[in-house]
Amino acid sequence: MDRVRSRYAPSPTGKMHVGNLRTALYEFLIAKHAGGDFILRIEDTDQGRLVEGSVDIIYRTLAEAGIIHDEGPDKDKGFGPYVQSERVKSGLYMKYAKQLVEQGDAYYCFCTKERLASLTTEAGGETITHYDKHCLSLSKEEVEAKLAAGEPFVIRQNIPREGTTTFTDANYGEITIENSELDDQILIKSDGFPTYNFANVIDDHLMEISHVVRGNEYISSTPKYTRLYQAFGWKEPTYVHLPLITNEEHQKLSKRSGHSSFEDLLEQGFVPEAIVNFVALLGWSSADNREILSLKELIDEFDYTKISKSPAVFDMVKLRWMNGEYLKAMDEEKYYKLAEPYVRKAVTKDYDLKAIAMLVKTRIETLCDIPDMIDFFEELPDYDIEMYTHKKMKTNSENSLTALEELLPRLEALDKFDIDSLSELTAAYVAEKEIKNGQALWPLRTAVSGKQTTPGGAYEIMTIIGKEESLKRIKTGIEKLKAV
RNA sequence: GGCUCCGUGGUCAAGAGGUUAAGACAUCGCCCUUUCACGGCGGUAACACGGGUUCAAUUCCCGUCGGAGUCACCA
Repeated sequence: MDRVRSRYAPSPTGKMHVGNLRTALYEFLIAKHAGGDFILRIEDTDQGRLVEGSVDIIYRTLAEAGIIHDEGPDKDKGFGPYVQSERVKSGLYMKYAKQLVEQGDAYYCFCTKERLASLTTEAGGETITHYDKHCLSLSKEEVEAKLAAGEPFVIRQNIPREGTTTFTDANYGEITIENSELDDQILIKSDGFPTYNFANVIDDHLMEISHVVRGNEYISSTPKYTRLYQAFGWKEPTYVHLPLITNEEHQKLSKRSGHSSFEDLLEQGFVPEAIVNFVALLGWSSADNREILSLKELIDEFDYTKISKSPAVFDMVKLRWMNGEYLKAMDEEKYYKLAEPYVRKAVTKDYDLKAIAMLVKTRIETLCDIPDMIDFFEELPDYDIEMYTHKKMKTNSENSLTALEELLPRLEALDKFDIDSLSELTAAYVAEKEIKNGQALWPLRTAVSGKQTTPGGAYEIMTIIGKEESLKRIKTGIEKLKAV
């Protein structure tokens, strides 16, 4: 059996889309599961669409996601260069294209944009161009003459009008398409660069790629690949087409979806591990149905023959849940490192920020949830005294006022302001007055937080804001309650 | 529109010719609890439709319908 070699071949045209991230992940998992190689190849054949900095984004995203390549532009293992614009320089693609021309599997085309434009038809609101093989009839001499005259040209694949082409996909099985559906696609563009489709075939062969994983949207162009492989007499790789990832409206994820790229997701407070885990489960599930899986576990369990065929909706709600699971399970140090900047967004005072962060650890789903949850530490909000009334706690304005007033001097007298002391103090008070815990604690928490709900209870909040601030807030509460 | 693919709860997703059709998210309820969360327990909720094949079809075949993708000197 040949060595498993998979490749991720992105175009550096911007941020890394989650669909591409999943493709890269699956490529990586297939290779690593089989102990093979995962290759990164940059497909920058469309010079017009290049976006500055995209290659860095690709490197960074892959690194953050833990999808480590064995070979790539920065790690040449003898199959380089791994950047197509660099490969173009050697004339490699042109050489293969000419071979096809020699064989009659491709031909020069000198048609102008204008002529091409006259070939379009309308269908379902789309403009469709189907080339009419006009230049195929050019004689060898005519071609030579035009070439010699320096006329701009492209090289097109010559696909017969008759017959069918069949390829096999590991996921979808055998797929047959009428050749008449296939356009004589351009192999070499007028700028001398190969098209993605052509460069792909050449490079996958040269780099000995065994598994080609890509989105479902490539299925219709795959027969063109097959014909190319057949023309060259090369063995086709195993194709693994993936079901589409869609938005809630069941349409292909677009840039506008808000969750289209890995970077967007990080900005929204998601952690890489959760994103990777979630994306892995879009179109695949483990044999034992576990859902929280580390990258290592994914490598062990991934089986590409069990990939789903139907599209998957990118469910933000479930991603949020999963992210929360990762946050909860994360060790304190790592968590705090991530959470600290978000805590600082809401709290500038000299409080124990780590304690605050730990308070929200089990309560947040994304890091962005943090600031809103802890803003009351910074400043006591102007709250309504209605909040002192709580049916279940059996509290109201009157008994809350009493509790606060009676608790205040006791708290003032307390020198150690920690959770144990506070809890002891309250327990003693509650026992003495024969009231419910809540009748002391609800007013207290309300007074020190000014919020209906808070992460942590009265003790935690009080120890964090300290004695002085606690007493101040309690006094404010008393005043508020007296004011009516 | 042609072609291709897809069709199990709202979402992800097991399953498979005979099952009480898993599980997770979401949702609802209960418990725990100083609030909220966490956690625990339980509930509601699905095989698109119509024909076949078969003793038996959600599962296999065909058709219908629905959805999506694709039809570039973009990938």
